[in-house]
Amino acid sequence: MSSGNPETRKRILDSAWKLLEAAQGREVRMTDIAREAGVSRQALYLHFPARSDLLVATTLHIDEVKDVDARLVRSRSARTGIERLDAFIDAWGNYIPEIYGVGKALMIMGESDEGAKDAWAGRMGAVRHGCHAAIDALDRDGRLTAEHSVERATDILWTLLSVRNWEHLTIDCGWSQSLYIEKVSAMARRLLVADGIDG
Amino acid sequence: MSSGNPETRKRILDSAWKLLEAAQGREVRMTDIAREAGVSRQALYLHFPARSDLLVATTLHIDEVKDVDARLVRSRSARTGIERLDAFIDAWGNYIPEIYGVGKALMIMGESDEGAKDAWAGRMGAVRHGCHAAIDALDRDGRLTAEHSVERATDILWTLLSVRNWEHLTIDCGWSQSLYIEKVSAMARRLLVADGIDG
DNA sequence: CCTTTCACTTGACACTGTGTCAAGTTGCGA
DNA sequence: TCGCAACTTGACACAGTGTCAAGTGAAAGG
Repeated sequence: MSSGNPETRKRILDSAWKLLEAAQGREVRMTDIAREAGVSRQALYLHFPARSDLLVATTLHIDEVKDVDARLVRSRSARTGIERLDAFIDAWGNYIPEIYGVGKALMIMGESDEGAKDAWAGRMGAVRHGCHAAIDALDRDGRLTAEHSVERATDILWTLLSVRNWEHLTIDCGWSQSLYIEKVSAMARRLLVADGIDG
Repeated sequence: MSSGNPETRKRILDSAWKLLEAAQGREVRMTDIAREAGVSRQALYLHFPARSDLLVATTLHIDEVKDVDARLVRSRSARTGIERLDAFIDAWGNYIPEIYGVGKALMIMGESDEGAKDAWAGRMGAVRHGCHAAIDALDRDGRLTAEHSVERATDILWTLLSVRNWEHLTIDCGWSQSLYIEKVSAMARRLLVADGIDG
C-alpha cells in the first residue's frame, strides 16, 4: 500500500489536508502538495500510486485524527430511535464541514476517475449504513412514519444528509452550520417520525 | 455571439445534445461533437468561443425545443398555492431528466471553469425564482407552515428540487422517475404546507 | 470573367496537469 | 566499504482545450 518513511507519508497527508481544506477541494495539484510537504513531486508517487489514492488516504487520515468513531458513540448507544436519529444527524452533520475540502476534491475527481468515484461511493456507503441503523431503530420503536418502507426512509435520510445538500444549504443558501443542523434535524423528524415532533 | 451558418450551428447544438444525453454529461469532447456534427473541430470554435459557451447554448437550445415555458403554464396559472406547488414540482421535476446530460457536463465544468459555474448558477437561479413564487403563493393562502420564513422555505424547496437530489434519488438510490415525483411532492407538502396533506 | 468574401478545413502548436522512467544522491546499518 | 532505502532531478508521453495561419470552395457582385 505504501513504501517509504511513515513520517514523510504523514507530512504529505497533512499538507494535502491543509491545502484541500483551504481551497475547499479545488485546484490543488500534486505539485502544490509536494511543495507544501517539502518533498519532490515524485516522492508523492512513491507513497501513493495516484492522486485518487492520496485523496482517499487523506480522508482516512482525517478520520483517524478527528476520531470519527468517538463521535458516533452517542448515536450507537442511544436508547430510543429518535435519540439515535438526532445523535446521528448531529455527529455526521457536524463532521461534513471537517472533511468537505478533501471530499469535494474526491467528488470532482470521481466525475472522471473510476477509482476516485468508487472510493467516495464507499465512504458514502458507510454513511448510508448509519442512516439505515437510525431508521431501523426508529422502526423498532414503532415511530417510523407509515408513509415509507425502511428502505425508502433510509434513501430519504441519506439524501437529506448528503454532502451535496450540506453544500447547497450552507454555501449556496448561506445557512450557518448551526441553522443547518437545526433545520435538517427538524426536517428529518417531520419526514420520518410518526405523529409530530416530540422527543 | 455567433458567426457562421445558423444551420451548422443547429447541427452542432443537436450533436452536443445527443452525445451529452447519451453519455449523461461525461467524457464528451469537442472532437466528438465535431465528428458527430460532420464539421471540423475548429468550426466549433468559430461558432462558440469556448466549450462552456457551447454547453450553455445547448441548454438554451433544449429549452426552446422542449418548450420549457409551455410546461410552466399550469404552474403559473394555478389558483391555489398548493396547486401551484404541485404543478411546479411536476413541471421542473419532469424536466430535470431532459436536461440532465447537458446540465451534468456544465456542473462538472463549473468545478474548474468560472464561466460554466456562473452559467449553471444562473439557470439554477431561475429555478429558485420558481420555488419562491410557489412559496409566495402558499404564503398568500395562509398555508405555509409557521416553522419557516418565506426565504427559508424557498431554500428548502430549492434544495429538495436540486438536480443533485434528483441524481442521488434516481441514480444512486434507484428510484423510478414516477416514484421520484410522487415522493418529492409528498415531502414538499409535509415540510412546507401547514396542517396535513389535503389539497 | 474576375475578384472578393464568407464559411469552413487543415495541420501545427502552446499550455496544463497527471503519471512514468531512468539515472543520480545521501545517509545509515551491516 | 558495500549496499540498500528513501528521496531527488529532469525528461518525457499523453489527453484535451484553445489558438493561429494558410488554404479551399462556392456564391455574390462589379
